[in-house]
Amino acid sequence: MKSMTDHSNTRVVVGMSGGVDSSVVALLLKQQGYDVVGVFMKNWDDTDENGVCTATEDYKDVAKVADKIGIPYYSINFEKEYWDRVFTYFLDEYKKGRTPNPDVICNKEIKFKAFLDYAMDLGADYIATGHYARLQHDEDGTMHLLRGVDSNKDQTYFLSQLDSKTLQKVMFPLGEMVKPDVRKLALNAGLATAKKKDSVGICFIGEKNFKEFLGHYLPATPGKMMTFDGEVKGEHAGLMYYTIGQRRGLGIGGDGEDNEPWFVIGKDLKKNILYVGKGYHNPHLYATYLKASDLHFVTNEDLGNDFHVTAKFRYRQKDSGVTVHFNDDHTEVTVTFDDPVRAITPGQAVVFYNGEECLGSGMIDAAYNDERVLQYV
RNA sequence: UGGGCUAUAGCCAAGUGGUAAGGCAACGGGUUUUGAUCCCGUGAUGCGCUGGUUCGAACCCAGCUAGCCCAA
Repeated sequence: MKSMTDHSNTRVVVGMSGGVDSSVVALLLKQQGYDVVGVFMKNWDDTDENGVCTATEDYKDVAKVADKIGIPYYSINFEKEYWDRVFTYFLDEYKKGRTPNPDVICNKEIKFKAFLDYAMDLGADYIATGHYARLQHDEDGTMHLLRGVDSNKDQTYFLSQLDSKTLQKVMFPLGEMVKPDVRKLALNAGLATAKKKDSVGICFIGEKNFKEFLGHYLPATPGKMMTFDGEVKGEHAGLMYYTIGQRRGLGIGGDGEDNEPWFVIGKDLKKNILYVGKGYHNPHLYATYLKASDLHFVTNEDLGNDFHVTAKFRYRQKDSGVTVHFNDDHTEVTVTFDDPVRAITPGQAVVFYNGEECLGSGMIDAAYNDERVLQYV
């Protein structure tokens, strides 16, 4: 199904990770007649003692796919940029006891900034990535970000801090597609990455042990693990290793009452205490509103000072109805929930949606249950 | 040094003569561009120790050990 339009003068630089999704993006654009260039981004050096580096392996896959499709390909190193703009943020957040979301920042600072600039220097008209998200433009060129059709893979959560101006130079060819179909296309085209397992997790940590990894960069201070009633339940390895609502890794067993599992319900940075509570539905995990800053919206549309939309507080969580209220200078929002929400975690993004459209997001600073601050005592 | 009670996997805990439930933790896997949540799977040839009764005992009996409680 070739397009009738002649795209041969439109150059698209595809960010190729060495996975199936971006491979298929390159394939589709090439089939549509675009002037396609594949570029592999190296953001982290994870070369191990044996000289093995996943980035090198991934680049080999990019090469195979590019050769198969018949497009030129390059590699660009953004280790410095990634370290300065993403990794330092990542560590700073952990130092503050928060749970950062490096992928949101990586998209904002690297993939859709450093990489975009680089692509433009290569004479690109657009860049394209394998994200599951859709774009729609108004008459005046304003770009709207829409959820991917495959609701199971929708990645607008991670793209929520991009703006319309940036998105004008972006293409998401997989936005209308469903993952299984992407696999089929790759298979039919004989792409080397067709059966490659989806990559998950924070890219730079790879297969290493998370605690060990973080311990290399930040000092861990063990301390007490206790309930809000003051009962000591055990020791924690360092507050940074835990996130709100977390269950595994606490090592607390049955208590002879109901044997409900234990969850992290709060942290006290000053006293270095990790608060734990029993039961998935522990009331201390439920918040009625939150405050967020570092706000970014895709368009300049005036939403008013108060508006009702839906929101996600973690990736792949189902939407919740919320009312957003801006403070006076619009640097902070108070987000009130229609119904209490479990495990709101500072450092994560609160992403706003109006139906299919992703409006933007902010970074969660604190959660509250009525007037009581949760989690940070 | 009198009396009573308890002793089952890391933690709780069913089971009272017929061949070891369950939960929590831990571990493994699945889902997932946040190592979180969620879902699935895995545990004792053995029930404090030593003998005894019995076709057969974690369950009955005796002794021992440990802990708890009440008396002194």
